Amino acid sequence: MAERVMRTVRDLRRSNRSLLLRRLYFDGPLSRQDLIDTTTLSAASVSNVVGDLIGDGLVAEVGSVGSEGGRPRILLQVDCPRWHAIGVDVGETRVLVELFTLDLAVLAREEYPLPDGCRDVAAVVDRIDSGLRGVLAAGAVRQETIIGVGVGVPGVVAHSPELGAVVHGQTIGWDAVPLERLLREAGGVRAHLPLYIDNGATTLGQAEMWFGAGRGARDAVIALIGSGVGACVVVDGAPYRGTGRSAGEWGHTTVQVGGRSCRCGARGCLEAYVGAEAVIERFREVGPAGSPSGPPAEASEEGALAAILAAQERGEPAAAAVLEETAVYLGVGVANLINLFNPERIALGGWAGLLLGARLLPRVREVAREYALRHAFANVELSLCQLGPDAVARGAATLPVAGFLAAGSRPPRNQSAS
Amino acid sequence: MAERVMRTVRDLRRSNRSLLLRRLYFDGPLSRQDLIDTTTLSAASVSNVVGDLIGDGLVAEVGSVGSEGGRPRILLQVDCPRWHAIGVDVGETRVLVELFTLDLAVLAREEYPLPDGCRDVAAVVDRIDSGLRGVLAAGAVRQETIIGVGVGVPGVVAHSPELGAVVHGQTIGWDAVPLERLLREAGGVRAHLPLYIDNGATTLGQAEMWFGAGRGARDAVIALIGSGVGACVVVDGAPYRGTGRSAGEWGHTTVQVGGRSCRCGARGCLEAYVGAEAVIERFREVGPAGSPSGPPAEASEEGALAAILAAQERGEPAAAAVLEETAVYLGVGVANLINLFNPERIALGGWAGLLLGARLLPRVREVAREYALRHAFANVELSLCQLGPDAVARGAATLPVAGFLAAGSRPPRNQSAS
DNA sequence: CCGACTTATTTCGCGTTGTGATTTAACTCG
DNA sequence: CGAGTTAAATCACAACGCGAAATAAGTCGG
Repeated sequence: MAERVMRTVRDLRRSNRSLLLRRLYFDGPLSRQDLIDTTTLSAASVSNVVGDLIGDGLVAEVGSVGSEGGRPRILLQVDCPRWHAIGVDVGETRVLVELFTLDLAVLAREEYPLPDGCRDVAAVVDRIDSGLRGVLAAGAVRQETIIGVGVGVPGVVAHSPELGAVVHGQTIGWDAVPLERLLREAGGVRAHLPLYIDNGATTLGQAEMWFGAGRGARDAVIALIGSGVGACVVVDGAPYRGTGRSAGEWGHTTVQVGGRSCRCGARGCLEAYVGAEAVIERFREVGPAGSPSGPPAEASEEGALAAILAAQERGEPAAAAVLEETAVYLGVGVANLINLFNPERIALGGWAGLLLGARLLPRVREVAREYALRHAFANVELSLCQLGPDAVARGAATLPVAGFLAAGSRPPRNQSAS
Repeated sequence: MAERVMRTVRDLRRSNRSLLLRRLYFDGPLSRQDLIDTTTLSAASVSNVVGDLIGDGLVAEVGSVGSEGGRPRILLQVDCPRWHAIGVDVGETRVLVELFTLDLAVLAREEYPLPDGCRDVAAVVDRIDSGLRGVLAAGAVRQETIIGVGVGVPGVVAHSPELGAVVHGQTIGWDAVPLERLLREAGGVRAHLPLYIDNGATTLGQAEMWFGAGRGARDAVIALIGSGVGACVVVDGAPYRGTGRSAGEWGHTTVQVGGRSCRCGARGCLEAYVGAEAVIERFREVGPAGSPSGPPAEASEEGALAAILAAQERGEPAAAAVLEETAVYLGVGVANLINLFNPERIALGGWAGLLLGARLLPRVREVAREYALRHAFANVELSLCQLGPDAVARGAATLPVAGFLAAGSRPPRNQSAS
C-alpha cells in the first residue's frame, strides 16, 4: 500500500530528471548517448531533460570524447562546484559544522567544544547556528546555492507533523527535543531550506555507502564500534530504520545467554564483549593490576584501548587473551549479521572498530566463517570502514544531496518581499 | 541506482491502475469518491481508470451506499470470483496444489505424497504438473482466467536470465535445479502464464502478512519453527531476501558462544536450543530414559514434542526444565530480532512454533522484554501465526496475485495460431 | 408528485509528457 | 573539400492527468 509519489505527467518528468541527475552524479561524466544506452529513455527525452538540467544550472557540458568518424559525444557532469550542502555532527563532546560542495568536498569547517556534554540543548542549538553562519561566511557562499542542511545527532530521531524532527537521546539526556523547530527559530536555517535530522550512526553509514567501504553495494551493514556498539543496516541502498527508527541495535543482541552484564541492563549483549568500554573493563579484570608495562588507568578510552593493543604487541598474555576473546565475539556478531541479513558487504567502523579491526580483522573473518552459513559467508565482503570516525558531518550532508538528487531540482527560490 | 520502471506516459497509467486496483483489493469495496479522497488522484482520472478496469473485467460495481440528499456512491470491488491463481507447496513429504479465486479462497486441491522425500526432481515436476491439470479440471476453470502460478519450495531460489528460477535445496538434495524450465517443459504451465517460484518459508510469511498475523504491518518478522528454525523478514511490506536470497537465517544466529553443537556445524545456534529436533534431544538427555509416564521414543517429531508438553502438563520436572530453557532461548532470539529489526510485529509460526508458542508465549514475551531495548520492545506486537503451518500454497498463490495487482492488468491474451 | 438542493460521476478542452522519424550539427577520412 | 558517420535537436503525434463544467441520481420539503 505504498502511496505512489507518481500521479501527474509532471511527476514523470521529475522522475526522469532525477534518474538522469543521479546517474550523472554517481557515474559521471557521461555523454547523452551513454544516458540513452543505459536508461530506457528515448534520445528525444534525454535531449529534452538534459536541456532543462543545463538550463537550470544543475548540469554542465564538460569537454567531449574523441570520435571515430562521427560527431563527438559531449560529456555531461553535475555542476558540483555551483551548489552546496551543509553537514552538522552533533557529538557528545563537540559540534562540527562543515560546508561542502555538491560532491562533498569540504569548503569550510567550524568546530565548537561542548564542555559539559550536549545536555544543554540551547547551547547546542546556539553552536549549530553560529557554525552555519560561520561556514557560510568563511566559504563566501550565497544562501541561494545551499541545497539543504543535514544534522547527525546521537539519538533516535522521530518525526511529528507539527514539530518536525524530534530527538530522543538517552545517552545525552535529550528527551523529545524538537531540534528542527529550535534550529528554524534560531534563524540560521532559512525558512524553506530543507533540513534533515538523523541519527549520527546512520549518517556515518550513509557516508560509507556513498564514498567508503559500502560503495556500490545494495545490501550492506556498517558496523560501528565505539564506546558502545551499533550498526547501520542498509537495505536496497537506503538505511533501514524500522518502525520506531531504532533498528540496527546490534550491540544489544545477545550472544551469550546469562553472560556478562551490559549497561543496558540485560546480560550477554555483544556490546558487553566488544564495545571499547567493555574491552577495557575485561582487561582490567584479567590483566595485571599495577603492571609496569602500561599505565594502570588511562585518561581516555582511546588511550586505554591503544594501551591494550600495545601490550598485546609486546606479548603480554593477558592482553592477547582479551583481544582473542574480543575477536571471537566480534566474529560471532558479524556471523549473526551475515546469517540474518545476507548482505553483500559488511564494514567495521567506529573509532574502536577501526583500532581493533586493524589488528583483529583476519581473526574476526576466520571466526565469522566458522559461525556463518557457508553460502551467505561466501557472498559477503568484510572490510574496515574507509572514512574514519569523523565522517558523520559528511554523512549528514549526504541527506540534502540525496533529497536534491531525488527531487531532481534546484532549491526553491526564496520569495522576495513576502 | 534503482532502474525506474516508469518512463513513458503510458506507464503512468499502469501505475495508477495498479494503485486503484490494490486499494480496492485490500480495502474494498470502495466508491469512486473514496478513491478520490484517499489517493491524490483527481476525480476525472479516477473515473477514467475505473472505467477501464470495469471494461477489462477486473472490477465490478456492487451495490451502492445510502446517501443523505445527494447521488449515492456506487461501490466498487475487484471481481475476485472471475480470476484465479494457483499455489503449489513442495514440501519434504508431499506436493500440494491448490486453485484459488483472486481473493485466495480455495476452489480445488490436489495432494500427492512423496514417499522418498522430494529428491527425485522428475517425480516432483510430474506431481506438480498433474496437480495443475487436476485442479483446473476439478475447478472447471478456463485457462484464460488464471493469472499465474506460484510455487513454494524448501530451498534457496536464485534467478538466472537463461534458466529462470533455479532451486538450491540442501535438505532435499537439490543442487541448482532449473525448476522453472522443467515446469514449463512439462506443459501444464502455458507458455506465457506467469510462474513464480520462491522459498516456502517466504511464501508462508507472505500469507501471514496478507491474511494472518502480519496483516497491516509494514515491518514484521514471521519466525518459523519446525524441525529447523527460520524467519521471513518483511521490510516495507515485502519479504527481504538479501544478496544471495538467504536472509532470515535466524535459526543459525549464535546465542551462546561455545554452546550446543548445531547440525550446521557451528555451536550455540538458536536452532540448537529451540528447534523441535533440538528440544526433543535435550529432553532425551535430561529426562527419565524409560519413564513410564511417556513413550520413550515417539515415532514422529510432532508426537515427541506433544509428549514433552504433556509431560510438563503432568508436572514432570524434566519436561518443565527443558521447556523453561526453551522459552528463555526463544525469548532471547525474539529480543535479538526486536533489537536488530525494530519491527512492528513478530509472529511465531511453524508447526513446532505453534505447538510451543501456545504454551510458552507469555514466558517468551517476558524474557524478550528483559533482553530487548525498552523502546523497541514497547513498539512490537508479539503473537502466534494465524494460518497454521499449511499456508505455504496460499502464500505461493499471493505471488501471482501481487504481480497481477502491481501490473494492474489482466493476464496476457494467449495468441491463437502462432 | 414536483422542484430545489445536494452529491457523485462523467465529459471536455488544455497543457505537458515521451516517442519515433526526420533534420541538423559536428567531426573523420581519403 | 566532399562523402561518410555519429550525435543531438526538432517536429508532429498520441496519451495522460487535471480543473471546470456538465450531467446523473438521489433526498427533502411542500
